[in-house]
Amino acid sequence: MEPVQWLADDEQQDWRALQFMTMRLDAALARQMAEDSDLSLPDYGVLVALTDQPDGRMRLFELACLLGWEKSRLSHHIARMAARELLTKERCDSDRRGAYVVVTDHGRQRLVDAAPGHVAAVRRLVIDVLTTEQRAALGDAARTVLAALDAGRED
Amino acid sequence: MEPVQWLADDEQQDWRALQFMTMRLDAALARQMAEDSDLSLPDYGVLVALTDQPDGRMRLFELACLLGWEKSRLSHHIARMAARELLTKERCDSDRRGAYVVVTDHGRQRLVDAAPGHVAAVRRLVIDVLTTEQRAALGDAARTVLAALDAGRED
DNA sequence: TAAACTTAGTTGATGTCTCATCTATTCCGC
DNA sequence: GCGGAATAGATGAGACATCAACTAAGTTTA
Repeated sequence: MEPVQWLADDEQQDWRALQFMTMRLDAALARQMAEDSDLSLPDYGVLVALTDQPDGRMRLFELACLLGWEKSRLSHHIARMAARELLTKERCDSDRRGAYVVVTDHGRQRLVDAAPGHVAAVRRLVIDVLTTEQRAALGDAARTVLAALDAGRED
Repeated sequence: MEPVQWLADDEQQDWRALQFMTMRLDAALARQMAEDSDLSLPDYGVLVALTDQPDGRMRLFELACLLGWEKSRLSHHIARMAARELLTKERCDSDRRGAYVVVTDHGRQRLVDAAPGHVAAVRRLVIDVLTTEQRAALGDAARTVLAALDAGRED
């Protein structure tokens, strides 16, 4: 029960700035996506992952791992996207517990429609407002924190 | 209709690293908070804001602005927190449309209980894994992006 | 090969966020 | 001071996320 090491002022400020940036940025990107397309930001992430595959299909657990989502969240989300015909589910023959998610033509088209606006927003709000050094430092810090998160997972 | 400026590889990598870091970090901090206290991360933010006030009270719109939440979200969340007796709502005399949110003793105690574990997690996952320079660069980049977001809002 | 365990995915309940809409009050211009 | 706009907040519906079970298939071990 050692005494708590509270955050120093500058630590606090940097941490709060990071929190606020991500909150505001997420909100701004979600708003852009909602206004300029009929996809949500999570929808977009799913479609990007699927269309990155040569055959436009992935197992659910692969997709969950790639996106960092819980399997339950993915299952619900996939069901909703399937209802909107952005993708379909297919049985997996080699492992009959499993299922594939396959992007439809309609899903591909929605992604093609949405991508330019999204990328432009990421540029406008992040990439283009930072110097190359700032962006690299941001990426470096993010990768360091991610490595710490990964290291902490193995207990 | 100019051609889309897609992200270069290094831009893409830094941006993805930032996205993943915030997602994983949020999840880790939310899990810690849920396991070690009976508060959620949003609850914690509300209680911190209120207890930062000398009289432990704020107008709803001030709180919404400070937290960067929509008024509707705050209204719902406050109602749920009030039901758990973490805070109470009081009528505002000077502006009879308005209401105050006031932290209760019970709410203060829950915050006091939760704070050490949360701060320790922030230290362990972020502050202590970055060098001072990395942290400062992260804060700097975040403030730059925030400034761009603020600038973009006035149209 | 049977029992125990693990993994893939689903489901329903519950809690949370957003959106549109609504009421009440205050502010502003004339 | 009156009518219209803006502001504070509440509310209900629907989308989304999380949690704890649950089913079903595969894997391991004895």
